[in-house]
Amino acid sequence: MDAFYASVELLRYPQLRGVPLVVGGRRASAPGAGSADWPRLRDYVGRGVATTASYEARALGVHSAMGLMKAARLAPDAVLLPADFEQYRQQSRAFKAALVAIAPAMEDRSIDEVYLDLTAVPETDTVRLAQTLKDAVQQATGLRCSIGISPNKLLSKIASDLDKPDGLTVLGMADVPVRIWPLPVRKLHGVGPKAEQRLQAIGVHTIGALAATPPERLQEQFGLSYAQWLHEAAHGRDDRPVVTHSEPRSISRETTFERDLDVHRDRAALTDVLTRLCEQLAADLERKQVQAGTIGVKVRFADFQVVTRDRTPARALSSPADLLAAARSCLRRVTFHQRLRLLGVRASNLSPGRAPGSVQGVLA
DNA sequence: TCTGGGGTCCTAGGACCC
DNA sequence: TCTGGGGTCCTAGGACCC
Repeated sequence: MDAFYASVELLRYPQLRGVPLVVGGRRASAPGAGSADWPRLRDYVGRGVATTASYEARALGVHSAMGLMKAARLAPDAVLLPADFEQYRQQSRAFKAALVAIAPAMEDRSIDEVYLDLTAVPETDTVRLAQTLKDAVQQATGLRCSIGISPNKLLSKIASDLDKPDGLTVLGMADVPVRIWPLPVRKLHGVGPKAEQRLQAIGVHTIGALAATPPERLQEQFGLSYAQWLHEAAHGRDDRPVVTHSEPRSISRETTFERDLDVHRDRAALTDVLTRLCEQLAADLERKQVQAGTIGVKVRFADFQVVTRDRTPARALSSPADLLAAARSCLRRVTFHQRLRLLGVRASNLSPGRAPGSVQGVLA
């Protein structure tokens, strides 16, 4: 989906069309100077990042994951709306239902992205099929999307990005040298900032240069398995299937404090936060009907260093009180050498939980 | 006035078992 | 005195993605 959260907001507030719009920040934006009808980026105070920027905001240099204070310097007049995930989830369900009605083999990647296996879809005219999919999404939601069609997921992902917004790109393997090789390595889904940096350090900037790099050279840098993947990816090869069903592996809740907290002086506040996180996590587990085999905590210190501690108790947990007790025992193993910026709780090693309202032990 | 929140997957070492 | 090979599970950290 194109600028998904911002586009959903524009459905609600069509009067904001054409105005730079940023979604992000905390729920209560700081009150405006008094004259403005909409909360503006310049009035935002506090920690937070842009979750989505509309194309008008992107033109001013604002991108997702950018700190809002920095974004405010670039686009002070941009409208800033807090994220409304309920709304986005609803539109997400709507566009996915429209797609799956046409192409049933769907892999759900995220709130705004799917892979479709089109192999068995009757329509054989690729462009006509892509247009049908785009029309279905717009019919269902009023939103535009970008589609990439190719022989595999890796290329389709890149293709979907080549013509945004409202894009439609079809690629075959024969197009790889001309369309893919000139692109920066970062366009490969799986090459992030670290790998990009290391590739640049050995003089590899484009996917084409990566394709031309001897695999042994890559292996020196990255180890066998990542080197092999890089080599295959640079040639546009990817044999991963479209996975139509998967179970969640972990569920977590975390929060960044408005100001860094001291373990001793802010003890009460930290206890409140931890309790609330465990309550939220317990509710998430209940909703998903799972129990936590392993529970863990995450702490981010003022200098951004992150530590995690986790524990696998003898039996799976699900109640807020049990989660809290387990989280506390994990936290006892952390050395607090500086102030805390973030605290999080995570459930993993998930197993099917008991049905709501059932009494534990009745069937045992 | 830097830098959210929710995920997945991989690696590596150690405990433990046969 | 020297010291296997194979396996699983747990923990911690890190890269990456949306």
